Amino acid sequence: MMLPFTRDVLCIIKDIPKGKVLTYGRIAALAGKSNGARQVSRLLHSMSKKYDLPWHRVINAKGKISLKPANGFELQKALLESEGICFSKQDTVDLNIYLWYPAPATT
DNA sequence: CCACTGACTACTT
DNA sequence: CAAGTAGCCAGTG
Repeated sequence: MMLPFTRDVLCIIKDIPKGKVLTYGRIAALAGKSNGARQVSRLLHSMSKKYDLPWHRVINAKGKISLKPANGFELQKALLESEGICFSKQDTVDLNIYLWYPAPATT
């Protein structure tokens, strides 16, 4: 099995509610890695195709899609729009609105 | 196990 | 604002 970090990342991604997005850095931080954004990207690549991860809900820190237009860019954008997320003219989403904040531990 | 690869991020120029 | 540099670390072959 993979490291706890990896499983946490996968779990977090799968926990992202519809209509919300999460940045690589945010996910990594939630998984315990303040700078594990790159690992998140790797996990999305490696795991999303093996697991059913809503990879389209993961974007970069600037609220933009990291994929190239020749890649899954349009697909991801379409998926996000279908969830109610609107893009700016710069193809950016308003993280102040769509950035998801994980459910706090109701202790 | 080693080396390479990356859907990143923050800082600097 | 745009492009370049350094740090970071796990999956894959």
